[in-house]
Amino acid sequence: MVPRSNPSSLFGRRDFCILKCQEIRMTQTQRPNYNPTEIEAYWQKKWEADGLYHSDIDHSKPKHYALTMLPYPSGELHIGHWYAMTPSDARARYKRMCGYNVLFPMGFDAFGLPAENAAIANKTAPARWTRSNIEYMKQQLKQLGFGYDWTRELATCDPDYYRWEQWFFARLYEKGLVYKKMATVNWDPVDQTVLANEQVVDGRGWRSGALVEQKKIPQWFIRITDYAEELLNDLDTLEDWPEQVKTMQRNWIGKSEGTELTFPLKDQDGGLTVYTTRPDTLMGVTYMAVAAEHPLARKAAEEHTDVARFVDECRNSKVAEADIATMDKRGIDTGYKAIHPLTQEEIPIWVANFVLMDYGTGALMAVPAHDERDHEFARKYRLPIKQVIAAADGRELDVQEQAFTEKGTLVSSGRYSGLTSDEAFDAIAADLTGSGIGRRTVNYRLRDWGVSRQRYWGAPIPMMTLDDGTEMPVPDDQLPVRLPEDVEMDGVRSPIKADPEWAKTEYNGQPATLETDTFDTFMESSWYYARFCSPNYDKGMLDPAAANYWLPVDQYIGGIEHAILHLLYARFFHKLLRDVGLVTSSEPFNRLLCQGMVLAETYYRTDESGMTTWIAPSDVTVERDSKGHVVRATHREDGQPVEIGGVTKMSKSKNNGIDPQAIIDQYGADTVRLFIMFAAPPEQSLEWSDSGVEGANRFLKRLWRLVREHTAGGPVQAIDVEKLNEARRNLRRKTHETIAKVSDDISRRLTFNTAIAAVMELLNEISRLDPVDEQDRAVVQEALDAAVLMLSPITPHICHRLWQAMGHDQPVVDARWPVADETALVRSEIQVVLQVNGKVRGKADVPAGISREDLEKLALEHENVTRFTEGKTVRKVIVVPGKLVNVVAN
RNA sequence: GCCCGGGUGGUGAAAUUGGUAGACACUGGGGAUUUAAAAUCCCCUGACCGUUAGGUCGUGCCGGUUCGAGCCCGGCCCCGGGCACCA
Repeated sequence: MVPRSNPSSLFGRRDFCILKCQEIRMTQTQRPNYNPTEIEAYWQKKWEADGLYHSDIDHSKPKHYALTMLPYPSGELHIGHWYAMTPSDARARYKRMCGYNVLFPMGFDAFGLPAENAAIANKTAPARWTRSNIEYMKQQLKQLGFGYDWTRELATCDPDYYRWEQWFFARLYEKGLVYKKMATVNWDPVDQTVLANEQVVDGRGWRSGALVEQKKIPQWFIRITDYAEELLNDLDTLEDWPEQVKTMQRNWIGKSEGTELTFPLKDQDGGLTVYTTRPDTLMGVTYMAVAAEHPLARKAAEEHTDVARFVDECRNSKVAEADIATMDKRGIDTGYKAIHPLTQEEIPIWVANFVLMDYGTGALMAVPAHDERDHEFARKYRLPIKQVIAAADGRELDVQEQAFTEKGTLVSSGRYSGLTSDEAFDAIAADLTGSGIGRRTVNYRLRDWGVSRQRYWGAPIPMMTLDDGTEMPVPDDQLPVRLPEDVEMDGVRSPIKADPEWAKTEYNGQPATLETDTFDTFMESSWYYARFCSPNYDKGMLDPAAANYWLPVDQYIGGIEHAILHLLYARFFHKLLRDVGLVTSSEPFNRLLCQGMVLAETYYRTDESGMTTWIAPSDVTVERDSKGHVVRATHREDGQPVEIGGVTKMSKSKNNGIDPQAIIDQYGADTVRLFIMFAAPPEQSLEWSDSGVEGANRFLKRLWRLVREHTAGGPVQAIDVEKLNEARRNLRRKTHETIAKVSDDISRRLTFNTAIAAVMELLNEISRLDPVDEQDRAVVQEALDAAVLMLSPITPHICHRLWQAMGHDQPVVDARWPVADETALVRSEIQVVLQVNGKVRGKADVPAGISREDLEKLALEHENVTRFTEGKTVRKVIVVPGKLVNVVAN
């Protein structure tokens, strides 16, 4: 989860300097300047000591469960983590101010491949590396002032956590939802080990450099396809999920309705079964294609050496779907023939590298005239292309040149000619069913979830094999199956596979062998949100009372890269939890926000040998011309020019990462939080900008000063609405307009950037009013109170301090969120836009309640309008009440 | 390749339901304050034409719908995410 940076070293850390509270309190009162370092350290310590963010079940309040996708402990916190966590924290604080009982937990997605790699590189154990990273990252998270309930912290590598995952897997096994089958992996023939896709670079193992092969090994699967229909249908209930994510999931599940039919084979028993979504094109079949692993391909390989060679070559292709889809389409004729079920024609059967064994039946009927892929293959191997669908609009088609993939009207299709594609679908499907060679089927693109990994750093799969060959789950009283943590990694074999003793166990006195594969780490991240409700519960996987009080999660925030896999697996797991009786809801996440990535400018130099060196943005000086265009960039050390490489995702390899610690030290957490939230809405990618950070800091200093100047004048009176002059009324209106806008932005739209902009506007208005009497100060007090409250979810430390300075006792996070006063919003005049032929020609201030007729009359007589309508005839006048008038004239 | 997004000034962005394109900031320029600097405050800052008033153009490209399009429709180009063993 949150896979943003590479595993990084443990070095270069600073120790924390905890200041004594009393000393800070003194300096704060004596020195009114904004000093974020002191304020933040003081309040963070106090919040922790007071247990301010601890939450428990409280039926007297509505609950709100806020959650950020849990981070992978890669070494240190980076801006990607801040970017995900800051809006989460702001929302949690906002909800608390609105009177909710808020749960906001944090933990670590601790199993995974990077820990193994780091362990090898640093000659340590994955567990040590991981736990040390967690400790460091936790300190950094605390420094940013996130209001996590740390009493609920969990790490997925803790036996107390994965123990229940193992227990749950056994329940799924009992329910028949777990099975074992052969499945393909990347095999490194030199290291004799399974490689992750990431470990295959240009078709070769990343350490050995050997050509990777496909290999089939037995693996455990969970029947997610049993839930395909529900996973698809329930997307419709997720009203507060981004449409984009739901669409991606729908496409991933990929429900299609089609026909399965069997072509008899010439001179052979049995038949070739295919699945097609386009039975209407059946008369256009000119060849068949099977996957290299298909039994028919294997059989042909035994008989023909060239087929055998081709099938063998296919084993060298990568397993990833993207690689299969983009590689050259190649194939070979098996020499076998199928018989067309309707025409009795002989059809050649080919082996093709683009046919997926895992989808449908591993074989397809090719209709090159009406399918792009089949067309490309047919052209390459000069196979016939036969048109059987004509365009519905009757236009001429040349299917020899290009496939026509739309639906249309059947031609050259015997008795089906003249039918539309949809009619033919039904007719052909019915005929195939009638003659017993086919049937209508529903097919899903979704495949069952293979959870076996041949790696060490994961939760052991709790299965064992008895001496008589019986496979069974490890009994509950022997759980957890513990992963040994004090191990040495050799980079090739998992320590639990290398140690012959580890797997030895027994069952009722009978010797047994433990499974040495571990779970896919998506298993742990599929239910952590539920465990957070009762993280220390030791009588079961979940405490039902806690789970059903807090679940589902009300607001879930994380990267868009998790739109399909993690979110689909977690939805699946939740339904499994429900069906085992542990939760009552059907979906885990009510509302979802998916975020963009963090980007930064890159700079580089290329030396004579062509080696590119990436230079950190902090080491580069950028010169601009008077228009702000970048003229050149130079290295700070030698003053020589560097190349500008464009804006890309922050990464170690491009050396454009930002060190969070240095920025917090310089400006404080509030400034960083404000910058992150102001730079862009959270769905968009975030572009780092040093000057933007300075701007955020400037704004906070300005807020600090305005409050200090105001409070220096002592206590204020209550506002007397009757006595307000126009300037005061205007500021009050601005205050309440801002409250309405910010509330909507934070609660409904999640656009913190526009919320902050609105508060900035309010502050600009406050600065413009020069308070001369007590009523002025009363209106300013109201405006500043509102500004501090509204900014407090985003910049909690400074606002906490200023809220006290404004004369309030309770922590700002327990203050009530302001509510807009409708009476303050009333306007007597509004501005309308006057257009002629859609172009803005003038503006007019009119009474707020002006009638449509009066507005039209006013527009037609307005000097700026008549200037452009003179000599023309007015054809039409469009009036949008309260907004604009458009006069159409020619 | 397939699925899903995105493209608006020098820069980050705003425009919420088809109705004033560029709010709010950053950068840059000018000014005030200061012995000086920092900090702070004020003014200008899409392009072009124009002394002003004002005008013309402008939201990746081409076309369409509409009184009116950044927003809707069709066709492209470019960038990003995912593609099942990175998390």
